[in-house]
Amino acid sequence: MVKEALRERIEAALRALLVAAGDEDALPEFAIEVPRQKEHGDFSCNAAMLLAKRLGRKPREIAEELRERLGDAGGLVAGVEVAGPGFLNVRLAESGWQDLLHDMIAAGAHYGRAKESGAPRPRVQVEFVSANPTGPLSTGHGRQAVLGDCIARLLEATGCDVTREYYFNDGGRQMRVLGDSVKARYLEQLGRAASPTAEALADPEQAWAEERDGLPVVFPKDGYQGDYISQIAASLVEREGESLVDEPGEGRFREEAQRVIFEDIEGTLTRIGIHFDVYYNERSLYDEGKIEETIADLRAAGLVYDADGAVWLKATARGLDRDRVVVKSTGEPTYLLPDIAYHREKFRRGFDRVIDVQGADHIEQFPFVREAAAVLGIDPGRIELVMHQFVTITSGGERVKQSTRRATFVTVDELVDDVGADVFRFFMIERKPDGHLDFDLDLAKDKNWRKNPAYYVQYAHARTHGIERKAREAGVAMPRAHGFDSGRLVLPEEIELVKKLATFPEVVTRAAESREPHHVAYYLREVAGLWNPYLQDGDRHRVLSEDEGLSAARLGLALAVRNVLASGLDLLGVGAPERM
RNA sequence: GCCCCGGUAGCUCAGCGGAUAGAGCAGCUGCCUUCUAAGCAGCGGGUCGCAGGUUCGACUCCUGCCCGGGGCGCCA
Repeated sequence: MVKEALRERIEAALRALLVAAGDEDALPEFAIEVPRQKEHGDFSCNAAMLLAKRLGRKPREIAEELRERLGDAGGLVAGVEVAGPGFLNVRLAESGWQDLLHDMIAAGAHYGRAKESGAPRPRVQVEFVSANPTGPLSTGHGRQAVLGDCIARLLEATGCDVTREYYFNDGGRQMRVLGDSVKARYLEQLGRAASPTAEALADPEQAWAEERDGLPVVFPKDGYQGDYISQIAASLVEREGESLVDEPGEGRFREEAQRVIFEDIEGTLTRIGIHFDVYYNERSLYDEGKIEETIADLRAAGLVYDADGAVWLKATARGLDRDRVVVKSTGEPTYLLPDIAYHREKFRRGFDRVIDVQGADHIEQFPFVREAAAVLGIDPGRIELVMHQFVTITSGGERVKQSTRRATFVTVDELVDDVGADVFRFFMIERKPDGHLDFDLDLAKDKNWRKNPAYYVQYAHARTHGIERKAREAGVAMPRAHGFDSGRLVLPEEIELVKKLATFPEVVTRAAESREPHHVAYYLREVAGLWNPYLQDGDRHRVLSEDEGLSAARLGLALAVRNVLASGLDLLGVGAPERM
């Protein structure tokens, strides 16, 4: 808000300068930023340097003229300096910062978020998790779940109408193997089959048609080995006895496994505060003829051809490095074809923009979907990919080994059992999506608020309530938004806090536009990093003192800090407790 | 071999083409005993993987190379 006002003033000065020079071209895209060094003022502007070549003048000379034309910018500015190669360093009047505090408190939970404008909000779909129901959610899914949900929250905060969607496939080979795995355990538990040896399980290439102790081994190649499979089998033994011995794996066994596992996944998601608006089943695309339609349209557009008994997507015609099979020679589509049909349906359903959140192992697929969609008449610029890298877990300075095949991976549920949903979410969102995430289990388990960054931020928030409780005990009321004299906040650490709070709207905008929620987490650490020491150093500035006016001003500051911390934590889906 | 992502302090990581590259933890020094649980102040610590290029200006953009992770199926 301050920055925008300043930008308008500088633009006006710039325009005047250009007109005086007889230059009618557009204004340069100059930047206004908060300098790293405090001596460089509150904001610095690089406009003069950008114009040096165009006007054939020295940048410092242009900056000097800009400075004169800017004046005091209607009382907003306390001082402007020309510095370095031609920067315009602007120092704002202290009262400007103090006034801002009242506005922040008055805006309440809306501070930093898009205003209700009445204009139609863009409809955005965020698709994430989308794990097929073959097992519990792993840490990689967990990261994706938190990332997708935070992006959705940020988009909502910046004025979008968001749909959270989970795409899954309960048919296909994967699910047959799942059913067969459950049946194998079922037969084992009934004493009708032998359990495969550990060596055999470790090597999916090994033959399964072996026998042990006179019993056949029926465990499928690449079968699912987790304990949860045995548990599902055990419940079937208990409820159905031996009646399912002749049932095929892909019948009741698959159905039961899918039901139980999906319930488990939804339960896990609920635990970490994630709710989907739509669960979209790939199978419905078949049932509604969308697959047929898509292949026909691709064919009509000349983007598919037949070879080797299969149908290929002519991706090389769209600049990709190879073609891909969309219908196997068996007549069964590959994963790619329904994915294309699915994306087309997304836009038919009215979304203006579609965001796919996917793990790094999945991204190879994306260009094919995008190009096929483009051929089907969809603007590829409206399909967006947010890719994230994997998660490793560190404990005792060592990496915890994970293997999907042997089902020794750490599940989201186990982590949440250990550290709680809030810490889990905070740690999962702290890193930028396209970097590896090292989940430090020891630090996450540490209850010390000074060490654990999630608690550090939450505690900074709780402390504002602690102060309020203290104030109430002393019979002091919390001030209203404009009911205190912010001019009493003159200490450098107080002004610094206000300045930091003032940048919250920019942080939200940037995090939303870049689809990088970690900016919010970092920002919250910075706010807490100012607020916690401020309170700790109570000798120099107690919030509650004999001086009523000063107490009110500092309580106002506490309210603004609370506002921003609560709002930021909400954007991350992390709780903001009133006491800890 | 090709494609994607990383490489920044001892460790984990921020860094929106700008000025003297930052935070937390760890280490060192001094002070202090809390509006909630060892805090506060300070110090040391860097060839921003390497080499070119673009630019008034590059950790940031481009090209090549090195290292690490992932992906390159008629799997999903």
